[in-house]
Amino acid sequence: MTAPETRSATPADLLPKRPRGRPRKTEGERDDGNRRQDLLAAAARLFRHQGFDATSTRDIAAAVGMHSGSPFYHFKSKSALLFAVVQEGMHAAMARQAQALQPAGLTDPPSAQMGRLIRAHFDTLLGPGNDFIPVMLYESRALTAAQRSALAQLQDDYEAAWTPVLQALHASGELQAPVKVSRLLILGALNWAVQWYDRQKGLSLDELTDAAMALFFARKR
Amino acid sequence: MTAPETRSATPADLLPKRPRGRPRKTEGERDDGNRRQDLLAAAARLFRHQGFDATSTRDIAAAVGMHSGSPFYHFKSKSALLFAVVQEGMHAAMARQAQALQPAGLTDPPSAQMGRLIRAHFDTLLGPGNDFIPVMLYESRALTAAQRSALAQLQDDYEAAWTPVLQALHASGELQAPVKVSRLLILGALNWAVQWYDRQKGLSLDELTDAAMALFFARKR
DNA sequence: ATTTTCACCAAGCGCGCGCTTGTTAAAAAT
DNA sequence: ATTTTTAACAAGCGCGCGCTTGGTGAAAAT
Repeated sequence: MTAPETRSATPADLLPKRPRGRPRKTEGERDDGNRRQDLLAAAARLFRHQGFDATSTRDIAAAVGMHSGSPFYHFKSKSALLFAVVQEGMHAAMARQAQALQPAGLTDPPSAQMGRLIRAHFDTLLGPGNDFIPVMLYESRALTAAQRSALAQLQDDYEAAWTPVLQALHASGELQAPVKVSRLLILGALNWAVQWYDRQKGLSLDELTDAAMALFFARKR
Repeated sequence: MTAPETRSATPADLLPKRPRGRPRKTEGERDDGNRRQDLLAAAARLFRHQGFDATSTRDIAAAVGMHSGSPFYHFKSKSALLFAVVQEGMHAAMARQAQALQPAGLTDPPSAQMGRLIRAHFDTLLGPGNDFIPVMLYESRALTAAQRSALAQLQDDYEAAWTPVLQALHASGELQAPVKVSRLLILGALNWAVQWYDRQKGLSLDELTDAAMALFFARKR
């Protein structure tokens, strides 16, 4: 009668019963951090849909088939887990952005660059399984001060890439509002899409990008 | 040795010592709900700056000089208090919107109507002491399902007022993107300003309104 | 063959939370 | 003058939370 956890009704002995000890090294491949990645993905999904405070570390452990204390072997605190989630999200976002701004495309018109920048942003925000950035946008308050300022640095880098493209559009007359406040308003419009966009129905990400371009930028004359 | 609350270090007996019993009726004036309003304002401020989950009912009670159980005389639960906050916010927002769309102004050009609509929205979002709507935008997840659908009704009413004005702007060529998605993107851009706008420095709300108008709508030709 | 390391389980501690219950003093109603 | 109502205090219950500590079996290293 192994009473699991503290409560009596939790069938912890009915868990998948993963093998203990070191993970299998399949053919010399480094299997490192496999469960850690599982924890990150599960935490991101739960943080996004229930919020950071409303998600217990027990929820996260259960989602990957662990017992309640085990996540603390991989992350020293719940807030460190949150930080790892948002950091992972920002790194992926900046990789996707760099791809959109590949040197090959830097010679074509600013409006085309902006289109790719917006499209990449929507991928990062609304793409399938991308819970990391929505978590960053709405749950960063739970980070410590040090974590928050480290995150702010990454965000500044990400947003800085928009400025030269907006300046070019302003110079050509396609953008009529001041560059600085335009960047804030445009990124707000895009980020807010997390609240209402539904991949299943309605617009595709390409159509959404076209609509945003038409809203913000005048056709060249 | 009156030990206050459960803990021993809280100087609850050092509280302002408000008089008990019925509140004073000053000169036949109805003083009704005075403390209730205090609770609402304190809750809105705390919910906004710390989040709903991170704010305890003890925090709220202390902010108005009450003991920890007393707020439950005015609100039957913490979530009922949150709902009262967002409801109050929406009622104020719709009153401000109605003022912006007064019949007197319905004959002037759509772009002027839109300017007033945006300006009113910024007042509601960013005006001094307006914590109610930011709380609604970022803490509604903590509401019950019934409360959330009641809120959704109010939000639909508020957003519906934007559609005819956007249709007029689309017809005149000043708005180049589809009306429906434009409304979503525009409101997103405005709502996001809660995240970055600082009343002390930078733009005034009038300047911000002008920038938004220039970003979204082409000059008529 | 032995030792070390890894990745987890098993159990539970202490704390702060939302909320309840009984009481009380002042004002209002009678 | 008495009764009723209001708006709070005083105390604390039970629960779920983040996190800790000690143990354990399997794989890896020696």
